[in-house]
Amino acid sequence: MAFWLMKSEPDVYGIQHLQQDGTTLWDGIRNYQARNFMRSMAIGDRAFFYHSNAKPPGIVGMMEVVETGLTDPSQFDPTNKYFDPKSNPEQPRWDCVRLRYMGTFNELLSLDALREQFSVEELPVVRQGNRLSILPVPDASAQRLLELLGSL
DNA sequence: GCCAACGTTGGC
DNA sequence: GCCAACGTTGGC
Repeated sequence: MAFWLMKSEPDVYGIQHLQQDGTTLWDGIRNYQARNFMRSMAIGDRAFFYHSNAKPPGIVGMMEVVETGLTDPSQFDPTNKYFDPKSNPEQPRWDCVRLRYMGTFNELLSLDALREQFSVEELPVVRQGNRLSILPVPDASAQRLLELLGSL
């Protein structure tokens, strides 16, 4: 089982939305590196839910990967913000995974706090200017994060 | 609102 | 294939 960190803006889709929905399709990823990370996800993997563009930004909850290798439907919908005219239904360019809400931590673990605790190698999200919305979390860092965050 | 850190696009 | 221009993400 691997660990990941996935960003979303709370105003657009925050942990509260996921809590209400139960599960969600993580669609709209239009960055090849992030897409490739999604492709390497396996059912049962865990993901830290990170609020980006928030005050403050940081980790707020936990998710579980429940379905992989799904085609992102938004790429074929001309009315969708993430419509990709270059994508072909026979060979879809973008895929996504389905995630299940596991819980919300008692307190947000801010990016500032993460930077105090982790190096860029230990937790790539702390790198300045990191725009990747999906990042791997090494096992050792995931265990330390879970200790810092406490129970769900 | 600004800026850093990219990725993408298009001219050549 | 290079690179300038442009767009986007996301922190501050």
